[in-house]
Amino acid sequence: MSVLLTQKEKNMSSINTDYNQKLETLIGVFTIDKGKIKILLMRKKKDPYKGYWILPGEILNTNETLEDNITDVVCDKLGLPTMYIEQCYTFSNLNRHLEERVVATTFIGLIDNITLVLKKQDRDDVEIEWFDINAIPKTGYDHDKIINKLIEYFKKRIINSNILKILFPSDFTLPELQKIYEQILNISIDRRNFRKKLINLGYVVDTGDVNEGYMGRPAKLYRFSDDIQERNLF
Amino acid sequence: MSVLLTQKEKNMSSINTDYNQKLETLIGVFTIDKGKIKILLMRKKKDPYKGYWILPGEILNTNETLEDNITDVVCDKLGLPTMYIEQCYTFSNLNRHLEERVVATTFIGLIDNITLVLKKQDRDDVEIEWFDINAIPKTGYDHDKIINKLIEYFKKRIINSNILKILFPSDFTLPELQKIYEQILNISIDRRNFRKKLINLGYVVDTGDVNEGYMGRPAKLYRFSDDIQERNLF
DNA sequence: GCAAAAGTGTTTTCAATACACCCATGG
DNA sequence: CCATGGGTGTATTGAAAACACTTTTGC
Repeated sequence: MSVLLTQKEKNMSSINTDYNQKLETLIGVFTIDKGKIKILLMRKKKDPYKGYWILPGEILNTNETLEDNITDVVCDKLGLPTMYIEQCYTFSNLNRHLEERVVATTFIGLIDNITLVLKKQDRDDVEIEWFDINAIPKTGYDHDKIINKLIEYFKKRIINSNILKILFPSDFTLPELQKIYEQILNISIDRRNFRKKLINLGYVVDTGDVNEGYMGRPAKLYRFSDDIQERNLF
Repeated sequence: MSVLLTQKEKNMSSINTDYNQKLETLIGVFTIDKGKIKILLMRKKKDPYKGYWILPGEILNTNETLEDNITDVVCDKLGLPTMYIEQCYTFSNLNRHLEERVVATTFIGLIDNITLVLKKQDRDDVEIEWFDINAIPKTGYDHDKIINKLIEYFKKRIINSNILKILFPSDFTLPELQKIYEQILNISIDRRNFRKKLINLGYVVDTGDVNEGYMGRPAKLYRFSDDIQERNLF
């Protein structure tokens, strides 16, 4: 505990009308692109931390929920379509911002690459970029710490069959999916056993199409079955 | 989205100096007592919601983190020793409180029954009571909804071997542990298979003592092994 | 024809499941 | 002695793990 006030003193200070602290939202939007896990960051245009990269987000207004706020951020600031969002963790360290006390509630958002390519719009007012989660650039505020926590949270969640289905809505190859598992769990999986698991247990079905135009033998394309139970597959 | 302001209007309103919203903490302290899962609630002494039961918590001061704050609540308001705490979810519905906007960050706390009995102190300034999670009394504010979410969160977490070890530090019987699983997962488990799993996989060890004084054959007492890997056991 | 990447089948191991009888205590 | 609740062993099933060669394409 960093505070040495008694309970009575604290009660008094909480009656203080100068209640100078704000709430902000921050979102880590994740996607998977060519077997790489990527997160969307935004470049700060003004001081403090001008030129540094930060998580998109916004100060919370008194007339909206955190979820409404972050949905607006996704739409207005990032120009992205509605996506799957989960609340993650609320950070309240005292020195997060320089001037004032700001508490941050964080989210992860998931968007599949196909939807992304279709809906992506270039905006000249904000500079946003996808970064491989293993190559995060120089970040402002405490966003480095927060990004790491969001990545950890994302890694835990992606093992879940329902989350995978969001990120791979259709027409993916099994080697592609396998590479994601191998990255996240930091293991290597036998190709035959991996296929057996996903196909025999009924999680994925063959679409009949193949993935041509790459080197080597074309891979079959799969999609997740319509009705799969939510489960951690590894 | 419940807000129809444009981005520009929202930016303006967030510059407004009358930033009238507060943050509070709320904690659901859980324990297991004679095979029943219980949560600690506090009776409200003043209006609004006088006489109703609520989760312990406190308005966040500007000079403390959420975690410091909730640690103080546990110590000062509840008179309980330091316990394992996890942050859970932040609730930001607009109508949570009647007079002003208050956002709540919630926590779960875990305390084992042995520690609890040793350290429990009767306080006359607050009325606190343990309730079976299947018999929650009439609650104030939106705490009913929050309590349900905390119970769900707790149920998901308790399946984890490390969490169980916190709640059962030593000298528990296997039938006792089994009953918890059966309640939470709402299934019935074969006694022999349950024992086999926990003993053969090395999660628990026989202490050599037995649990005398109850009806029927005395049950052997077990404790979790010193070095168990974190895993969902069911 | 060769390099690159994907597809395939069998055996072994180990945990999960199903199932019925005996044992220790209190009253 | 009987009611209550706890302890024990075996056989079956099914998924996980280990393992090497063949197939399809681009160049």
